[in-house]
Amino acid sequence: MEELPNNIDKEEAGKDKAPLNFLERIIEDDLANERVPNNTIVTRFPPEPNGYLHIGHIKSICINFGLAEKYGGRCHLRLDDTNPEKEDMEYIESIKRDIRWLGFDWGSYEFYASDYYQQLYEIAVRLIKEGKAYVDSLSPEQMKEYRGTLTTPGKNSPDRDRSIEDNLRLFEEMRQGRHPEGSFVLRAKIDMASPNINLRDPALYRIKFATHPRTGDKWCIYPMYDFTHPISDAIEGITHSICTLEFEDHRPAYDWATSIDGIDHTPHQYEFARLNINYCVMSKRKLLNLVKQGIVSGWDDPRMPTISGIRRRGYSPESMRDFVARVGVAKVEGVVDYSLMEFCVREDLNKRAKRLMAVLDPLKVVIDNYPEGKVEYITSENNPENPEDGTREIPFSRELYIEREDFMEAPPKGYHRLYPGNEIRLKHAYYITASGVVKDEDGNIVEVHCTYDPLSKGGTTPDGRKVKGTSHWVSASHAVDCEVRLYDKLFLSEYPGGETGNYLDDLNPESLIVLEHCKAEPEVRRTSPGDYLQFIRNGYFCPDSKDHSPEHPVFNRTVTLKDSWAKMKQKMGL
RNA sequence: UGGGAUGUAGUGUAAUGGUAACACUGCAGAUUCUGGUUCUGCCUUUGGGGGUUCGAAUCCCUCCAUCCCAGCCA
Repeated sequence: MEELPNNIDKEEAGKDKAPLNFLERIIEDDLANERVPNNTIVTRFPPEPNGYLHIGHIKSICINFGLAEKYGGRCHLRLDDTNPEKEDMEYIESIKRDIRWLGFDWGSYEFYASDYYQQLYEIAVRLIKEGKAYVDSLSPEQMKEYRGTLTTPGKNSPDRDRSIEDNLRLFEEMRQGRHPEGSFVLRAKIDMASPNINLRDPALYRIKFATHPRTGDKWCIYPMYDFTHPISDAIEGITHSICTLEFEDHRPAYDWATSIDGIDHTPHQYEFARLNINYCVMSKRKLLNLVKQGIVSGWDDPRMPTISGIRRRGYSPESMRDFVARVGVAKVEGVVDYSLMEFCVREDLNKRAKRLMAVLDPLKVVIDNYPEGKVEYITSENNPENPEDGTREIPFSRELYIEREDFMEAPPKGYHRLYPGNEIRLKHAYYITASGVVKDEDGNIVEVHCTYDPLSKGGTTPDGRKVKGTSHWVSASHAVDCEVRLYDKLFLSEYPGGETGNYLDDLNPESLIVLEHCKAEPEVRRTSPGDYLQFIRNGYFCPDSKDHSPEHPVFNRTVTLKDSWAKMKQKMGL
């Protein structure tokens, strides 16, 4: 490496260097001190295929793939499939789809813990031969007793001193399926008195007569995490094995396994704080429960914090990567504000979402001085933030729909939308002034009558007069009926279940409001799933990936726009 | 009462012995053909107590608080 010519360059170099997180520091230090084989860092993302990936996993994915990318190494996808009772092919497929959606590629480095079953088995046999593992016949209940407690040491199992020959024979019989589930277990011989419970002779293998999604019925003994994970890392040449904080206590077990004789690569484990977000539940158990109980429509329900859920909700992968980047990486267990995530989507969608006009709660407007039967086409920008996105034509006519919220007969102070005698602008079209209302027998407003100023075409007037309000609108005869699903937080409480202990007590009954017969401009027929849209003044929306069609458009609200008027109303107690 | 970790604005993350900062939130204002965007400003921070030092978020001692661990789950 060439020396920097002068101090100025050194300063320049340091200037735009973002501060490193603790993992980056470790890696840079390891690289600088030549502690990394081939100078190539190797990380891995090791999900268990027992559920769908959620927002928490995004952090882990970004850390592992991101680090590999940043330091020119590689990241393996390894499905940690050692418990056939809980795992399923459906989950494997969804995991791969979700990682790709985020924009990461593991190339040919796709592995399965089950790829290593044979090697793991041979290592176990070797351990037995070296007197470092034994077959235990203690029942699960007995094992628990013998393990001791957090504050008292455990005691040795009577089987701990079984002869190597007997251990070998029994383990072989376990493998052959000659013993029922629960009858025996292979245990490491470490230290029953260790203050770290994970070191009190952890189980290495258990008997399970379950069909494995990948290995079928080939095995009836399955290796445990503390044995499988470190050895899988070693086999794959992982250099930095990054996991969440709750595995800190397992690091000694990890180090024990990676120092077994004959394992010549030594990966190291580092732990970071998992991502928590308020108003969300993130455990797979709770998410599975929401699905099973039918509280949500499935793992990809747009209210779910799963990757497939937020994808269907209309979040972009870029915004989610930005989100976890902003959250940062550290060892402090905290809770990130939901609002940060919303900020990130809004920021991204503001730049890319196509603007359309859709009236969610239609109120008929009749422009009395506009010729009957006349149709004009109004040119509208597709995205004011990005003129390159071009324009489109929107039909305008005498009868329109505006948002019911945009008209009031007796407006409060500060309301500058349509009310009798007030002039507002119809976005991109004309200025209108309300002249009267038509009500039904119950007193509900069914129609607002207006006059328009023909000179205001395009949204400005020659005299340059200003209006305070601008409403979006849809021509009644051209309007496309659509279904709009307004999604909100699934939970009302910042910490679901924090009060009662049951997170289901805090469900938001209004987390989904379905609106039928919303009125949208004809352009909506040309949208399709994957599009990012903004319904002007209403929020960001996306065509639903399952139910949308040009004939029956269905849109999901991704996130609302920031709404300072709503805040003001709240303050005024309206 | 065992072991492992962590404490910096409301939230998250920087500052690694030299003037505590950035982002989000909140509040106030300006701009605006979206009450959006954009822009400006404001608010509030080193868990407590000792010590070392000219100087401590940073080093030492001590106390406190919070989280994780007793699956044949991962």
